[in-house]
Amino acid sequence: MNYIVFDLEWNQCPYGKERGNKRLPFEIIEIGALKLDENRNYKDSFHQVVKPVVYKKLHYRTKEILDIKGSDLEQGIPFIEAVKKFMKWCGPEAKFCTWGSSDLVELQRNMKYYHMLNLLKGPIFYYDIQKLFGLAYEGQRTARSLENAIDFLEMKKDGQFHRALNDAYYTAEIFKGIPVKMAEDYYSIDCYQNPKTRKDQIYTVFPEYSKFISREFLSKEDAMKDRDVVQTRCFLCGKTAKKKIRWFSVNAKAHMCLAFCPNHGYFRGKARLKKTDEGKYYVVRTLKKITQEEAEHIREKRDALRKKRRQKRHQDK
DNA sequence: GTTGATCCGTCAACCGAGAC
DNA sequence: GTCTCGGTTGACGGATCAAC
Repeated sequence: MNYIVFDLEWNQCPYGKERGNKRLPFEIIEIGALKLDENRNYKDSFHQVVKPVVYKKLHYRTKEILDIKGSDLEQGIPFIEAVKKFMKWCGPEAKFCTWGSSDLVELQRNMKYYHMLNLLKGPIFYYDIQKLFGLAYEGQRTARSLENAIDFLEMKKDGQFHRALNDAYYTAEIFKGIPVKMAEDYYSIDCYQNPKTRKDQIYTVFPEYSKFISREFLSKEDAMKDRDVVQTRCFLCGKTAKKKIRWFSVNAKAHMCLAFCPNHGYFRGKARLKKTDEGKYYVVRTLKKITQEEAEHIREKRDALRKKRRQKRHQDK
């Protein structure tokens, strides 16, 4: 097994999104990666500039941010070749590590555009170093910029940020300082290629919460009626945690519930409704152990929603 | 400038259940 | 049948982060 720490640089339509390609809002122009062995020692590096086809001119913001010129891109190779080369270099047992979640999404979106998603089967289990950095050094899920994290750790800045290989190197250096156990406990799941059938559904248990990723449904209603989606099983003992407050909608994209396990107390259920590119829906449901005070907060939240609506109706009359 | 995530919110409208 | 109420949706908007 090898860790593949990678970073991508991409460009977008220089003339605004109206004139952009809807299937490819961002076009990858550079891939940088480092291969680390299971003890996280450097083994190899990968760098490839990609010759753009869809957006040949750099967007002005991209030009500002990236340390790369249009003439550099002319030296690149086509995306299809670059990705094939990259995947071959990664090898079969690669564990991907990235700063944030967007690189894996854009990689797959670009691969889908070129009908080569078969080279990277999803959902993808990976390590989000940005998330792990927050957990390791700030005790919570924060979203620091890569440079901010390097400054925080007082690490040496050897190269320009926003070049794929440099950013991959910085990400790898941060990764090396994070306990392996923490990375393994808090891995991430990319669902650009979401589960399609019941047997593909994902259920995982993290130290403080459980996560369930459902199959696809035609509508939100169907999704929130499904037994697998609405069930609240205590991830500590496996017993059903009975609902004290049944699922209620917090907004159009999220539902919440309160459940109680006789052995382990209160749990907060959160169901996020996600829409696929094809207009179907799937659910990411988390169940987190909470205190009695937090349980009371959910009750207050629900009651506040009810009260507000009541007041509004009386005002209207 | 664009996208995505995650919060927060408002507002109009619809549906179904229950009370009257 | 009418009304009230709870639950829900969809379409917004704003804010704050991040990514390029």
